[in-house]
Amino acid sequence: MKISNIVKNYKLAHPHYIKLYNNLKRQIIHGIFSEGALLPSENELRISENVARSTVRQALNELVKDGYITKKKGLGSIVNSRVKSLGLLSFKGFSDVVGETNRNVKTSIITPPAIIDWEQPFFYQLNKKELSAGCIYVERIRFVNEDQVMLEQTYIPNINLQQFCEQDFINGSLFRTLSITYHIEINDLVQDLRAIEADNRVARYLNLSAGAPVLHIYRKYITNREDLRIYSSLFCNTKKYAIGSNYRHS
Amino acid sequence: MKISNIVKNYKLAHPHYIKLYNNLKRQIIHGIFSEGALLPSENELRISENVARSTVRQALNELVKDGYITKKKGLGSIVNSRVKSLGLLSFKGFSDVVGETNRNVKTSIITPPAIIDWEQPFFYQLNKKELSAGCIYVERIRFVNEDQVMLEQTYIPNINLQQFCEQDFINGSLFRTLSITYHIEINDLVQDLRAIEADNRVARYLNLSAGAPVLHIYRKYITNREDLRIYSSLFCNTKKYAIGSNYRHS
DNA sequence: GAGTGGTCTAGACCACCTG
DNA sequence: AGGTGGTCTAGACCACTCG
Repeated sequence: MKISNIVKNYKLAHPHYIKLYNNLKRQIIHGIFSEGALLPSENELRISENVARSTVRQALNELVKDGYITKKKGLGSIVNSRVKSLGLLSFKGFSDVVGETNRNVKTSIITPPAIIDWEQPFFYQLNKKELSAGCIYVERIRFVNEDQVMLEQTYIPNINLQQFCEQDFINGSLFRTLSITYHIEINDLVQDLRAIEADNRVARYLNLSAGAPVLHIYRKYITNREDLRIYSSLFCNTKKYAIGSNYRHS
Repeated sequence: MKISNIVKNYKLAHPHYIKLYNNLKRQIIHGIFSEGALLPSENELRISENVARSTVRQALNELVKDGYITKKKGLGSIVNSRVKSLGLLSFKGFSDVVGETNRNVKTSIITPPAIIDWEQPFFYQLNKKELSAGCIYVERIRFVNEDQVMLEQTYIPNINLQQFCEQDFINGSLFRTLSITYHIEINDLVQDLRAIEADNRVARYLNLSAGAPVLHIYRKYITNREDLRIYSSLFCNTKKYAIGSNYRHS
């Protein structure tokens, strides 16, 4: 029990509920509280953290807001299976993009992660730190039921990502690897959508004829690391599978 | 002052904070608290509603969550200019769709609201009530800086929408009219995106050549009326203006 | 300095779920 | 019946904004 909690001394860098929120979030991300499990009850946390119950509730409500847990009256706080999509063309798992999940989804890597120079000009404005750090580039194709549906080019500034190019992705997922190995979480997404004609290369990879309409998306992912943004350029074959997106409001 | 508040009697249909939330929301929507204005302070609401301050705060935090107000420490609760986009290709105001707001945006109605039979098959599954009610159909073109950027076809089941076809839209906005006149709010959105080739009609309205790539979007809007869904089919000319979308997390 | 929202305490009763 | 989260009270000190 900390004296700082007895004395009314909560003018610290972060309020207590934020600390508790971060503690619980970290334990969820690292699997210490596993999917579907119950968090300690509000009463237990109140005692172990030596705070009022409303402070515990504030922390838990932040976790609900961020999609880490679901609260059930009379039961407890349940750890969600994954952080929910932020609502748009899910960027946590590709399988969500095509809507239903019972489809056979595969990914094949065309260009394994490697450090390259940034393309100039780049499709979003880069800052000096990003430019000088260099760029990790990956190019992948996504399949649904043996059909090529998406060509994905990802650009990551090489900032504090030791051994990124030397390892395999966890479960084949880039974003899962970033989350677990580097504690990088996606907080926000900016994107621009266009309908364009496929050039020869894109057409070949997506099994289309050159000039066929293709949905093109530029993306900028904002992460919990102040200086780290991740960029993607996506080409989607929407002939057979539309790009679905549904937002769940509150 | 109600006796029911003195006695601990909060097992009513809706908890007090929800009632207060709804009251304030209604007053914001109807312009009784206008854009940029300050709501009564938490302390004033505590007294006028005869509740604890934490109950007031709960109501206000819901309004923040829904984008109706912004709280500023030391200042107060400020009414937002509009309900924020739910994150994707804003469906509250078209001007958000093209990103910046300082562009010259216009709308022209091709087919004024009129009752028609539903197209069969329709692009989303309709239920019996929708089918038997008939359909209000509107077709509009959106301009940005004199360029045609979007052809929008909207389908609304004719359920409790008296005189809808006889009136003009408030500020030219369909959704604003639905909100103010009929108290219909959009809660959720499902959509499917495709890149297609423009047919002759679409090409003509969007000032493109036939066969040019066009971004096509089917939309289903979920509203606060249990039985009312609104449907749209959008054709976007993305030659000059990409469809922007940014999600603001938490 | 007066007022605002942010954080927090130490209680209470309620509706709900599970054994 | 006992425990859970949901709602609520009546206080308190804090950091911030404004006149």
